[in-house]
Amino acid sequence: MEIPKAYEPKDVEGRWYPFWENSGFFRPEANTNTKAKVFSMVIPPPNVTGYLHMGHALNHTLQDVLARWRRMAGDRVLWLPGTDHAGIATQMVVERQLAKDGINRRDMGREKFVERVWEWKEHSGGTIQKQMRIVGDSVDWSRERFTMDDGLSNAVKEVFVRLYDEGLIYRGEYMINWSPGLQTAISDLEVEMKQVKGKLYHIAYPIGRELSAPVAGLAEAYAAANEGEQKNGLLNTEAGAFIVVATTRPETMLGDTAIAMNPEDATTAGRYSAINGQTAVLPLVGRALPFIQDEVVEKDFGTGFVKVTPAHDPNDFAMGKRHNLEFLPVIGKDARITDLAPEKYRGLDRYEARKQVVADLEALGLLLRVDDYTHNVGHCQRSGTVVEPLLSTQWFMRMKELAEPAIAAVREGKTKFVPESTTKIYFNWLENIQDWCISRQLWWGHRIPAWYTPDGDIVVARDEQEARERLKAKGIDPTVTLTEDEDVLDTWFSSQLWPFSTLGWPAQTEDLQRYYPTDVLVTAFDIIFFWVARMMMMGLKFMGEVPFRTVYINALVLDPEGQKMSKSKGNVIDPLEVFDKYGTDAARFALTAASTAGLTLSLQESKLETARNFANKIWNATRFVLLNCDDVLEEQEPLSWETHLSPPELADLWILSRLNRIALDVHNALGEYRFHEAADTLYHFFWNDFCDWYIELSKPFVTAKEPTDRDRAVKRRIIYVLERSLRLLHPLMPYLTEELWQKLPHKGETISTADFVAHNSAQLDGRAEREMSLVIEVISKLRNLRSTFNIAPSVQLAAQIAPADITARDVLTSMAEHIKRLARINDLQLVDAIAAQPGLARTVLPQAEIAVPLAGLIDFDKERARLQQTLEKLNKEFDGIQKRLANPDFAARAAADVVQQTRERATELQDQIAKLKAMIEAL
RNA sequence: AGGCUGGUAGCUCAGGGGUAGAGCACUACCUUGACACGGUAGGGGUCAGCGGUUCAAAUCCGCUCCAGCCUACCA
Repeated sequence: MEIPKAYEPKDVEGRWYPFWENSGFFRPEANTNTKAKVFSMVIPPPNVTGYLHMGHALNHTLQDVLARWRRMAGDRVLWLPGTDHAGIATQMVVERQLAKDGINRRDMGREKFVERVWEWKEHSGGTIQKQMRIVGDSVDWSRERFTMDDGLSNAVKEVFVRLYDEGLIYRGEYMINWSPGLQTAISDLEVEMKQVKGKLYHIAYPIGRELSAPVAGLAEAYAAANEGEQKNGLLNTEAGAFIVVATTRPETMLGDTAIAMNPEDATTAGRYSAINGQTAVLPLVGRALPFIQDEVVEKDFGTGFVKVTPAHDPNDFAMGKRHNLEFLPVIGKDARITDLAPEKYRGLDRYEARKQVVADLEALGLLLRVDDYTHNVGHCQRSGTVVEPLLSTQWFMRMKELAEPAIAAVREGKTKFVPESTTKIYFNWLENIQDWCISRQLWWGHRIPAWYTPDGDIVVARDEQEARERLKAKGIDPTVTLTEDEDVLDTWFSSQLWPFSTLGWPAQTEDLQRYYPTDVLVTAFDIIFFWVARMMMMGLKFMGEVPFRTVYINALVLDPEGQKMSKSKGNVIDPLEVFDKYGTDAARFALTAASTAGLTLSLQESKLETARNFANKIWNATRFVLLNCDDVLEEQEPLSWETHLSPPELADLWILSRLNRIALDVHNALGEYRFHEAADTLYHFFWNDFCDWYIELSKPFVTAKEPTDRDRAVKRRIIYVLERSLRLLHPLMPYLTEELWQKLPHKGETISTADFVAHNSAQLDGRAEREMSLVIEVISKLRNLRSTFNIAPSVQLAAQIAPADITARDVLTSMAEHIKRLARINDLQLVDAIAAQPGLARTVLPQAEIAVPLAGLIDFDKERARLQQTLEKLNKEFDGIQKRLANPDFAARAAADVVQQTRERATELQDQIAKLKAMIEAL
């Protein structure tokens, strides 16, 4: 058989996915076993017009590993794919496109614009889907969903109406985060707090009177009143009394409607009792400001006086509500000063206004101090502009009531987070949850199903017809002109329904009954709030059951330097380039092997190289078999372990035992989401056990020119183990394993639905494993001696081995030919004891003593040093063990088996030490 | 400001009460008919520091110091 010398992923990867997909192997219906357990997952839907980034590559790989593993283990697997309409992101892209042609979406009109976005989606979408096929995602494409599909849109309306009817969705005027860049409200989660170097302005407000002229000397008075530790915001000067406030946003003073202080400062004994009953007058505006008392004011911060701008600060908004203050929006949605401010400032951008206000205050002598001040400022995650807290009428979702069951479900273990530490992130957010602003001033998304009558009545309904029916029921004329709400819903509103809306809800479909709840959700920790928690709430609310049993949080992929990847840093790694360079299977293997319990993973070339080399190793091990086993390969029947040709020997029993042991280990590791362990186990089994030892031991048989029955038996067994190894590797490395498996005797059309090797405990053989490790140790020791004395591999040596007991003797006798070949010994003698003679290089193992005559080749100093080094090592361990055994408490309190083991080890060490000493003396 | 996670070989990380592990890098030897993306042998660690629990601590518990992340309305 012709087969290339090195694995070339490009020659292999292209052909398998179409075969899998066209054959329908990834549909749950492919499993015809009516008793099969169901295993289901929904994919975290990527942006429909997006492309795969490294996080996706990891996320998809892990899901695919699980899906393929469960499928091979016999489950009826549904892994449902789909995409998200990504309201803001998608709309922005299309708007930017239009802007190139000088078109504004408002000129175009809503209908035309939305049409245009759909067009663009049809045209540019699909990248993700193509990339998923490259990665090898074994999803059921026949069930692919999109959040703007009719079905999912219906689910959105249904949920909205039901929640509204229950009072869990409401409309009202509240403080929201306004993105001047996007011209829409955004939720708290879409605001990114960034440290900004700003200024803290100290401003004097006169008490009880309006200023008629600039005042002089206030700054000095203020400085004098605040020397050292003392803090005083109340200034009594020749020019009259002033209070001083500190602010980072002086322009908002135009909307001040009160001054707040801590209640303690206002008591008779308090430092500011003097201002009780008075009012301050707002400079530049002239408005009288009452003094209010509120606990949120910190006495120790600034001067203890806080200017209150209820329409432009969340804190002040709350105070405004508590104290019935006036709400004066002086900054508009365009981030410019409104007509509610003095004429001079109207129309100025908020930052221009800041400059102007500061200048004017300075001119009046009221700007007392400006400090450098670093503080956190909310930025719009998408547009980057500074968020403006605004008073605005929006739709909100009441969250507390929904959050409680979601908290309880996790507390009760109905859903489990892996790693467990991420549970805290979930609890922490839900326990402090705020109402969610769900309306967006966008056009691309699910339109809010609400209508308004000319009289201002609101009616929420699934469609206009139902709206009219509802009006009628309320006794309102159903024939009035209805105006539909202009806004759309936050994209996450539809995403939160994903686990059941994709299965057909609100219809009670078969899929819904069969696949909900899903088994596991694999996702990244940055969307635990955005998405996971919300799906939990909605699943419990509308399905009465958690949406997934397990949430596996995959790591954040860092660059090789351990830095977060970001466009601004320019350290983003394109997964497709990586997959292309190293091969898909290698990249998948590297990602899986790097998925340890931690929350981050740094992607280094060395890991990818290791994985690529591993793929090549698998390729070549199979190549070896294919090149040498023609006679067995002709049998197109799957091979059984049993053969009458020749009974299994030690190495056979050993590799079979190892195979079963690691099958169990891999199975358990995947069952507990220990991906790294699964990858590691497979790697070492295949490379070390199978290639380094089993293949090497088998070579004389496999390559025999005129094969005997025994040779044929060995070939059958090697193929048997190889074929099963490929199956175990398949979930991690689908393309390579399919390619090779197809060339070996096998059953079925594809490895992707072949049985994952279930371990057979009858084939575990502790004795064979112990005996093989003796053989391995003996060969390694002999090689070690050779290497120590720089003896070329081509030189054949003689060796004497004195086994410690009859078992060891039997093992070594039966394996003598193997030992001779692999250690390059031409004369091997098994003796009762090594006879002292000059020129012997010697070494000792727990179960055997070894000697190689090297007359003339030994450097005695070197040999003595070598033995001495070993002796010291053993002595050190022996001392430690002795000390432990000498402690009466040890025997009394330690576990019996530990004591037993320690005693045995002590005896063993004592024996080896004695032998080593004898060897040194004999030199 | 609170919280979380981590500090183990040169690098990236496993492990986790009872002989310190892997991959890469490093050293020496090997063009042995599966593979130089390879083989063989080897060097390298007071498991951040201090204290405690324990017969026994890298592992459990405190504290300290570093690093990273998340949350937060101090104007």
